[in-house]
Amino acid sequence: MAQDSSSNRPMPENYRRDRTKFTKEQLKILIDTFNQMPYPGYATRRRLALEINTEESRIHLWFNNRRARYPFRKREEQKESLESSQDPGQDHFPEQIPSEQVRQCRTIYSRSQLHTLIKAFRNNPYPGIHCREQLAEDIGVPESKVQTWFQNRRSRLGVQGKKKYRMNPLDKARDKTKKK
DNA sequence: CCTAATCTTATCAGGCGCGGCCTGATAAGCCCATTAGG
Repeated sequence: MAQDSSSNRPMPENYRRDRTKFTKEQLKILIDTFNQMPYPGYATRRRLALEINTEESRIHLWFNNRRARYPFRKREEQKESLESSQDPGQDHFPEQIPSEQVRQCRTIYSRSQLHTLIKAFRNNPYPGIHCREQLAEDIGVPESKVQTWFQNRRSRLGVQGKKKYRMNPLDKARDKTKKK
């Protein structure tokens, strides 16, 4: 409040991805899974995604947010309880099957893919959802990979200026044109 | 208001090639990150 929310709010639509709306049934499955397994590996997330007909990246995000909001019990506590009552063969979570793929395969970007990404990054280190999707299509990888790539890149290049979350996209555009 | 989407930062881990670097993937966020859409 007391913000200039009324003055300039053309607010470029689609800067953010459209908000996902999970159905009751989907939520039930997600919550049930979470209660048994708050840290599902990649294979499990994919299976879940298929089961409730959504994308793996949405599942991944949902679990991240859920863990942040419902800190069930921390890993340390899990570890401690494991050590004190040595439970043979029982890992943290029952369904963390060793043979299952836990991490997503590391993406190996080709030279040309990297070239495209770097060029886009120079142009705008904070691409909106449409831009990321276009990039993803151009280089033939999922959008979530593009997002991860930008996050890592910003972090490692120490992109400054957005300490407090991102700035208004309009300001960003203005900033860009001013600079050159 | 609730919560999905986004962000930064720190850390794990695969690939390359043989010690340690580069970088993609993952998790936390602390008086429990911030922002914003329905």
